[in-house]
Amino acid sequence: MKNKIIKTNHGIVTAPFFMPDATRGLVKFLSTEEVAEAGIKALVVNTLHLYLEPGLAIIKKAKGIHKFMNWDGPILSDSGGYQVFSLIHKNPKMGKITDRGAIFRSPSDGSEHEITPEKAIQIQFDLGVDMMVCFDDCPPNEYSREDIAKAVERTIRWAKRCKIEYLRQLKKRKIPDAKRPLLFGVIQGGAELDLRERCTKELVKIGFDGYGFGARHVDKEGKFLDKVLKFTADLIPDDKIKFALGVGLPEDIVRCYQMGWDIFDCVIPTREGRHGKLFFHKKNSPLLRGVACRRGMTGCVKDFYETINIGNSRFASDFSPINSKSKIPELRDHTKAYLHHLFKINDPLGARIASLNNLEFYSELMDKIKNGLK
RNA sequence: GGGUCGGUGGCAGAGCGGUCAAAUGCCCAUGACUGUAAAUCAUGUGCCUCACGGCUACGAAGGUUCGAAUCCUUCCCGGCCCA
Repeated sequence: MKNKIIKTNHGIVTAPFFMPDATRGLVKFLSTEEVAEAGIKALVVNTLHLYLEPGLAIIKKAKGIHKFMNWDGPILSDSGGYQVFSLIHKNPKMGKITDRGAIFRSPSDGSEHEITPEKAIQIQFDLGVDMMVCFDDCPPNEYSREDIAKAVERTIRWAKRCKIEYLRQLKKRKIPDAKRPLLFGVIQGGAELDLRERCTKELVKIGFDGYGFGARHVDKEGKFLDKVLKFTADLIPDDKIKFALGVGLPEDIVRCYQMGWDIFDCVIPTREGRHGKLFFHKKNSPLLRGVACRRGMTGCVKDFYETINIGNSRFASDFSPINSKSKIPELRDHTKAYLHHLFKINDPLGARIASLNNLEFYSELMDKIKNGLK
């Protein structure tokens, strides 16, 4: 399996790579310098969140999202499809989805907004990102087959509109081909293979730089949808970027990589870090030794990493370094007992250090699988 | 010295005759988190028992009552007010 090279307006990155979610223009609790220090190459921001706050006027004045958040590497913007729909599915009062687009209320002030496929693309151009994502209809996998099928058709229609708007914006903004941002379609279809197939084929007809796996990749019980992920990855042309949106746990990333998925984003390292869970490579990790697990990583997932909850009382007087092997001085020089203390008194420094640790773990994980699982 | 209000679980603080092992919040313990409106959320938290159930508890000691954290008496401790 060849590792793809992705050229963007803000640098070249080699897949596979992991992008932390900087949804609102930041990786929570971290500065962009710290994110880079953890080995992160690219970030994901969210169209919708940035559109609401601080709003496009500010971002335009700042001359784009890169300058605004002081991140010079590649940035991918998620379209906001997932957010609008999870908002509405959680609470139907929060909005309405029609063929035209989605009308929703801002959770922060209740104000009403509409986002259409065209508008989502316009916003992403205004943000000035390197990779953008089509606005999609993203129902939960538990919905009926009929509902999922409807969402697939709508996602396809919307993808066409996104592509048209994308081409229109390129022309209007006089962006040369070499400078154009990449555009990704999103494949829906829940756990129904034939729907995934239909969606993929239709999106490929429209033509995108990459294709994302939409909706969740695990079922209600958190069980990984192996078949669906593999099936879908195989349908996407190999010269296109395969984006596993929202993936995931370390073992899920490894599995997806083996299936052919190239790029990943997830809240896990940062959110769980904020909640006190730290990820570490295991001493005899097959990944650290550069050895691939022949049966697929699923068979030896438990062998390659471990987590701790730093809030557990057993760390109150554990004076070992947080991570003696880290490249980040703070993680080598601070003890677990100190980090435990920071969490106990709920100081943001704890969330920061834990996020840093987990991002470094994810970066190293990506390097290991890049080198070890070819 | 006189008056007055109060003393409840690790802390704060409800309860003011039975449905009270005692609200609620915090602390504490454990868990969850997968295209982030989650620095969040869930569960547990007197003791014994797998459980049914039992035991000990609302400052202390007595008392009233079928029954008291809740009423009465005395004592101890604290706040405030008056001398």
